[in-house]
Amino acid sequence: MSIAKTYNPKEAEEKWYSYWKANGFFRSTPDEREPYTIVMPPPNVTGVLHMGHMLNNTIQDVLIRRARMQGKNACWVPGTDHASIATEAKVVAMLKEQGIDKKSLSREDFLKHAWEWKEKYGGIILKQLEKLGASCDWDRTRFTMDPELYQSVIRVFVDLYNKGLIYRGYRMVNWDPEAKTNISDEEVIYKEKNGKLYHLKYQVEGTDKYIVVATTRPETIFGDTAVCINPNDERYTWLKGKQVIVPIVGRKVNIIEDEYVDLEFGTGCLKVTPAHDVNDYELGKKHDLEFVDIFTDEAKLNDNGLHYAGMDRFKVRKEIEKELEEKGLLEKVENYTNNVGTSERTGAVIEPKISNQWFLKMEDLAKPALDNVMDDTIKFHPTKFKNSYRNWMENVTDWNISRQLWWGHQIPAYFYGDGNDDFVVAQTAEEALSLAQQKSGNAGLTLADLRQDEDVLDTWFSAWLWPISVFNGINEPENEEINYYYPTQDLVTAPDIIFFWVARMIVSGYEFRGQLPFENVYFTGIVRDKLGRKMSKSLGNSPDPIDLMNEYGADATRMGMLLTAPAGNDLPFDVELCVQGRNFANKIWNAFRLVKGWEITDAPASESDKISASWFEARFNQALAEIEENFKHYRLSDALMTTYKLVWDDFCAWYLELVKPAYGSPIASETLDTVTSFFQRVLKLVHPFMPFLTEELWHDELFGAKEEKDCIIVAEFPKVKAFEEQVIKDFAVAQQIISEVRNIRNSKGISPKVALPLAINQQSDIDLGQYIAIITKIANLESVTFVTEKVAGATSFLAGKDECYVLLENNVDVDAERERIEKELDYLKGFLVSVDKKLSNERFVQNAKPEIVENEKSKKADAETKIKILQESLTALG
RNA sequence: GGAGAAUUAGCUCAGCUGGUUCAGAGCAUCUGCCUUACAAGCAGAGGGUCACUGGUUCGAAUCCAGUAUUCUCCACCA
Repeated sequence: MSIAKTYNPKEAEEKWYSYWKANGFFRSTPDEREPYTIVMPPPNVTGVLHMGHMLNNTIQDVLIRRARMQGKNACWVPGTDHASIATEAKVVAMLKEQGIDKKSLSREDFLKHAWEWKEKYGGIILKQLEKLGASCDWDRTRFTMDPELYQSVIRVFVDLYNKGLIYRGYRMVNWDPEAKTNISDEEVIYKEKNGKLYHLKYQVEGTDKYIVVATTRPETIFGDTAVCINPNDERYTWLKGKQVIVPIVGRKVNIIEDEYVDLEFGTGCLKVTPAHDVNDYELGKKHDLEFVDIFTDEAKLNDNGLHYAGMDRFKVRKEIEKELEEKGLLEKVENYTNNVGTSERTGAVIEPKISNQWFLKMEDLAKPALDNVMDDTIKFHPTKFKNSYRNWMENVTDWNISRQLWWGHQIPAYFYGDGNDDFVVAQTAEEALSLAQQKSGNAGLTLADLRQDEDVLDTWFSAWLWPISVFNGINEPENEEINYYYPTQDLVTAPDIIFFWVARMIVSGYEFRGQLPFENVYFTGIVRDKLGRKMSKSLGNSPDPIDLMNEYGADATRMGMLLTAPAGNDLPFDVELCVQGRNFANKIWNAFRLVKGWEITDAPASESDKISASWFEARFNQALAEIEENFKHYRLSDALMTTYKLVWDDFCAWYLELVKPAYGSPIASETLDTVTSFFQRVLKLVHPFMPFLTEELWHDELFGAKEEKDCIIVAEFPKVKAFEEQVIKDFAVAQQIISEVRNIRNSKGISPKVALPLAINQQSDIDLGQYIAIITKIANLESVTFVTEKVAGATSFLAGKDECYVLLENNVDVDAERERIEKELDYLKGFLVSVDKKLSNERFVQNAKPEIVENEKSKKADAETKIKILQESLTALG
């Protein structure tokens, strides 16, 4: 029998993933066990796996696997988001390629195409998640537009409307001319752009004077309905009450006064375009100005744009500069950088625009959501995100929830007349009809008279219900599932959607369930490249996680993601991390190969085997306690590192070397049992991080015959047990002796094959005798003797308080030896001085805690002992 | 403009309520080894005024103030 020298991930991954699935290990149904629930942040239905998903879902899988092994009823709900604007944009683009214009389609036909697209490309990402080992309950896969979830959204809308929290308003919104919809403030990304500041001349009516107005958007002069000055601006006192003429347009507009105008900026004169600027809009309302809309939905000039009608806004900007120049109305043009709002989804420059939209009042809803995060009922990891959460929640504005799109949940408002208020809100058209009949007093209305609002709801208006709606808790608030799984335990997500999503889920949790949606929120970092740049398609700096998994294996890639991912920190990703993961997988694989190759004998376990076992037992529990502590604080990379070191250093480098039989010799069956039992426990610790490798090894006959369902994925995770710290401390002295001997070999160029004699002059009260066999074996010693006097002509070292001597033929370098001892003496004396200084300081002795003073005293005694030993050695050297 | 966070070894980060000479880990580097589990490995080593300046304290990487640099979020002035 020969076992491959390196671990081959590919085979194991396919085999075990389907095995787990076939055996239903991912499935969860309510039972008497404690639930542990995670709802997956639903990726866009048309998305493909990127590094962010890889990180996010690896973390969730680690958490869910651990919980499952701890005997909880682990339920990880996967799903996808319909991603209204993003998906619709893709479908529109796809149709365009086929020569189909969205405008030429009916809503119904368009949706048919969209659903086809969804069926074809939707869920690719979920398939990809399987590759990384995601142990989701796939039977629970949800889509935000599934009938149940669709129904939930509609129900919630009606409910909030009836509570008076949803209203329809004619407001200024952020218009995305490319997607031809409005978007919420959160979806506007401000980017610094190089533009120009145009200084335009407005003639003062009835005079030949001009005033100069600075603007970055000269094309908006068609919408100017006032020019505003600061009432305290003495430069312009003469202007008060006058009118000016808008260039090209020829419109006479009033000079208005408002302290909003910054005296310092530009010329101190502000052109006011109430229909196309947020601040001007406010001014317009305040001063009762006319609102002149000058753009079409595609941000081309409309008829108000006179001879520019039909031309794109940016083209107009260029053209109008020429015209103004020609007419002598352009004083100057300066280069200017300013922040321009762009659409998160399409990147198009946002055009402020006034239109009828639906809003959700947030102020009251936000209150419980804010309080329960601030008092840690819901815990954020790391806590620093509480700050920005509070900031946002305290200044929350009404949520614009309508979108001028077709792909999504259509707003359940039905119009029955032409007036702005001639509508009713209801779950079905039938209900709407009877409401409409009542409201209008017209019993003759029929379904045909109703027109449902064309708009759909913001994607986040369905996503915010996710932890509830996946269990159908909106439609059936008392069903068994929602009562069992809700509130969920952990949410793992990126901090950039804290407002879009996390905050709103908390709001909806308290509003619709009266309690928190999850107990903990783990904010992952943002995956960056080595140069610290965000990974993105356009930069081409993002590795494809699928490629990484093909090259290094899923386990190694998972580990690579986690190694550098403390919560909330950005994650500078480097493929070297996957290499480290691969090496680790290989290390475990080879430990297995080693143990697997041992022959067995019936002879009883040796004393040193037992000593080694009791040491590893203690060390294992010590590490496990650390791991638990790390998990408790959601320090996953630390938990992984502790596991890594336990396996590599303690299990492989120490324990296996200790019990490893000499070449050609068999191992005591008793010892082998201990080894395999440790090995299995170690595999369990590793499993949440590296599920495939551990499952593969688990089933080897080395670890005993297994029933079909006896898999590590459902094996019991080790529990923390008390351990003897003294065992670990004592053993550390043996480890130090071994390490010192190796060091001597290294520095003197002595081969590890040459056995050396060691003498120990013991001063400590440790039972060193028990370690003789171990030290002899690992350090390759010829003999170990205990002496009570200095050994002349030997190379010495201190292990704790015990002085050790290695007698080397032809290798006595007295000078080097003296130098070494003197160096150590210097160090110890310095140490002693600092300790003495403290102890002789009365204020220290008085003020410091007693145990700290005690500690200092024992440090002093320790140092004095060591100094004495070293000084004697020095004398002995002559 | 407002708010928050960070600055510790070449890199990425630990270091919790001041107290072991507290300066750590992993990776990378260097030296020596193909030792019969693993060169994807083994053994060993080097490497840091804890950003700077003050202050509080018996005692500061740790607490406070200021300075510098970086990052994030929010707002967005034409």
